[in-house]
Amino acid sequence: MAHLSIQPKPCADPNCRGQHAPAERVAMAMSLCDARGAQLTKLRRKILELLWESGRPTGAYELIEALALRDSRPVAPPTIYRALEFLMSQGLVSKIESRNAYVPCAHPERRHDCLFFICSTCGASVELEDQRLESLISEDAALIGFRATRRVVEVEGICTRCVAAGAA
Amino acid sequence: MAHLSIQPKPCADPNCRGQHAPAERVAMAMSLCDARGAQLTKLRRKILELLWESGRPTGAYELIEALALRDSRPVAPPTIYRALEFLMSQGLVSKIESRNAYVPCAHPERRHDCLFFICSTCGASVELEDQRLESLISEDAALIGFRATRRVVEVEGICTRCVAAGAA
DNA sequence: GAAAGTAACGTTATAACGTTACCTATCCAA
DNA sequence: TTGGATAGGTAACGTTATAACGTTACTTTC
Repeated sequence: MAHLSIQPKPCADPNCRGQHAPAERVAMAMSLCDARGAQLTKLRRKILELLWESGRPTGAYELIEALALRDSRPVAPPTIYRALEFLMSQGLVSKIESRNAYVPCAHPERRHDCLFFICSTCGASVELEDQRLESLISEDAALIGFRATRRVVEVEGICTRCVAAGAA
Repeated sequence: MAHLSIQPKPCADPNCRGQHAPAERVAMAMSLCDARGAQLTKLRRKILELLWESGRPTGAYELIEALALRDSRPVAPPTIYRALEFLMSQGLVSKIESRNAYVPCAHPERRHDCLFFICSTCGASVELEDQRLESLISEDAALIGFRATRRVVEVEGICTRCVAAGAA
């Protein structure tokens, strides 16, 4: 993860046209955790910040490398996985199952399942929320008497930028 | 995978109320591959059969063990992964990303993306096809100019049987 | 019918991802 | 002051997947 950029990015929320720098994201997460009585510690903050800086689904071991570079302090796998587990429990991070990688979530304040689009070419991911999709899945679940607890929806393909760049 | 049962199972296709034994599934796969000029070799057949016998998403290394038991001939990981890749390319098998495991597909003759329901309690999975879901995802993809190539939809939860058994 | 090509499979090693078990530090409440 | 709760450190290990290279068997071509 040597190419981490610290640029603001367009907000993934279609209802929010603003830009948010990673630091701002982390600040929002901080106040959210405060309100919940959850401890967003220094380590957890750093990991969340790295994820926002990365701009694409990032593996646990990549995070280990990135932390080592930033802090010159080695962090072992269990530490990372524990922090990721905490961040996921707070809705601050989601796992991209098809990549064994992790992405920060734009809207941890709402409890919801997301739809992810992952570009095969540049690796970037986009998060979307679609209530209709969740309804449809619930409907299908009901059809077979299934009690759903978690929905994983990941779409692989080519993003606009890469299509435009002729990578198609 | 010691508990492999060789019982016929209800067809996953909602339009097909029949039962199909693993051997029958393999026979159907054979004729399909014949028609396509694809080679469903002995090894590939055995792996497909084991998957149909398993009744739940099965890991690559579980398949290695199962083959060793059946054949007393050790098979190395790359061999299994190559076979799985072939089976997936023919639509005969799908990977369950959230489990790092593989399931046989009921309808390889149609090119489609499936919706999987996986029971956290018993591990069984159910395959469903829902054209509306695919349309909705395509619609969302179009919204962001994304060219989709693969859709992963996996729902975790508790299946009817386990709910009934009070595992809820 | 030898030479070259090809598809499938074998073998060894290793990369990449994740967990178990146990220990240490800190902090706050009883 | 102690003791329970929470977070993080460390070593070892388990699981999943692939790279790199070799072999077999069958086919095509001349």
